[in-house]
Amino acid sequence: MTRPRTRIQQKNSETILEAALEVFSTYGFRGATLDQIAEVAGLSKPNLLYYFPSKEAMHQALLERLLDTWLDPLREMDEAGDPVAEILAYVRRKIELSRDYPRESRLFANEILQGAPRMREAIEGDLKRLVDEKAAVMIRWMDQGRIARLPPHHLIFSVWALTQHYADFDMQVRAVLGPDHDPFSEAGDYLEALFRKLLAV
Amino acid sequence: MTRPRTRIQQKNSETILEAALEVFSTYGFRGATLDQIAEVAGLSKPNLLYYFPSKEAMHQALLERLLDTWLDPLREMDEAGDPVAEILAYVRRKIELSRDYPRESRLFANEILQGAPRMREAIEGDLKRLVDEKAAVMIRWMDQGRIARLPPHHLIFSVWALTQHYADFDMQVRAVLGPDHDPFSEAGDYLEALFRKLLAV
DNA sequence: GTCTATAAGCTGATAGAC
DNA sequence: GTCTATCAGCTTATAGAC
Repeated sequence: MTRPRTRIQQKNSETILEAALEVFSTYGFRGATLDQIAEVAGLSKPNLLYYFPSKEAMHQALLERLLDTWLDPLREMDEAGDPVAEILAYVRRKIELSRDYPRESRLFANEILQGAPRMREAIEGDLKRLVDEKAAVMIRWMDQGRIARLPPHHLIFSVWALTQHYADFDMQVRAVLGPDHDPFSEAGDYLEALFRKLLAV
Repeated sequence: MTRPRTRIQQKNSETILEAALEVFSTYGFRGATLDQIAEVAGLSKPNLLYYFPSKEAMHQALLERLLDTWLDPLREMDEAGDPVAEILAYVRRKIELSRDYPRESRLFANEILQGAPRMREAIEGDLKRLVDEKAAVMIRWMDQGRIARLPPHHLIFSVWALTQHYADFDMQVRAVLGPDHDPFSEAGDYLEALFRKLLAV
């Protein structure tokens, strides 16, 4: 149900996607069951299938809205701005995504871990195009001597790895840090220091 | 079957664990099926269950051997050595693990993503203890002014995040880089440069 | 729109022949 | 040790009453 018409349809579709996100992000597509999603949503299983034609369709709906959310922070990186400030702002937005949308991060991680069977096109298309474009921006910044010369694709991978780690491995991070820690706030400070040093010419 | 006695038992147990690793690392515990494992192993499903009492037992056997492999590189970090060299050697060993044992990395990632239901004790026990111990070593290095002052736990998280990313998100890394790239070799050089800059006093 | 009932196929595990 | 046959329970999806 891509475009629900009534308010009740809108609301139920949202409830279902919210529950589906919870379950798919934890167990992956294959490991998730409609029973679990129905229980989390507080709806009957046939009712789920009244709003979405299949389990696949629920997952697909989640993935479709995911990619844009996921790439927006990188899209906002502006060649006209100050290079270090732009990259640090990108890192900050990504850490905020990890903090505020950890389930989306884990849904994405699950999909890539499995070899992206339902996202391959988007990865090889939109995502690659955007990364190549922003890598070119970074190369120009390096040519102008405004940030250190580094392989731009790997620089972008670092931002992804370091920020998404705090969402995807949240359980481990909290277990290792122990209580009385705010992982995301500490990560924000630490990653700002890391990228400042890394980018300094 | 923790201790197989005959050669044929030994060999079949290994074949099964090898196949189980392949399937569990891709689909997670819940998403993997004995049918898949049996097909990859080239054995019948009842034969799998002759060697291991249950699906759980296969997964457990994989996790048990995993943690040691996973922590060994950090264990080898020696307080008596040169701090920067020791940390760079740690990063190098971790990148080699990602290159040579990507399925083990993904098995671990799957387990943590799901909240570590079958590994919680090891994470909160052995793993946390080792990390705390090595964090203390790093603090002493920092106190001696031999590396930059940074939050040691987050420094270790960075090593994990940056190195494991190349195994866990391999599909995405290769899609973005395109052909004619050796992700692990490039990552080795890049991460050495990154940590040199980060640790410089 | 939502429910109960149920179909059809899959999944983990066992029985028993060889 | 390995196989075929099979069970009980689960899982996705549909039918049809309300």
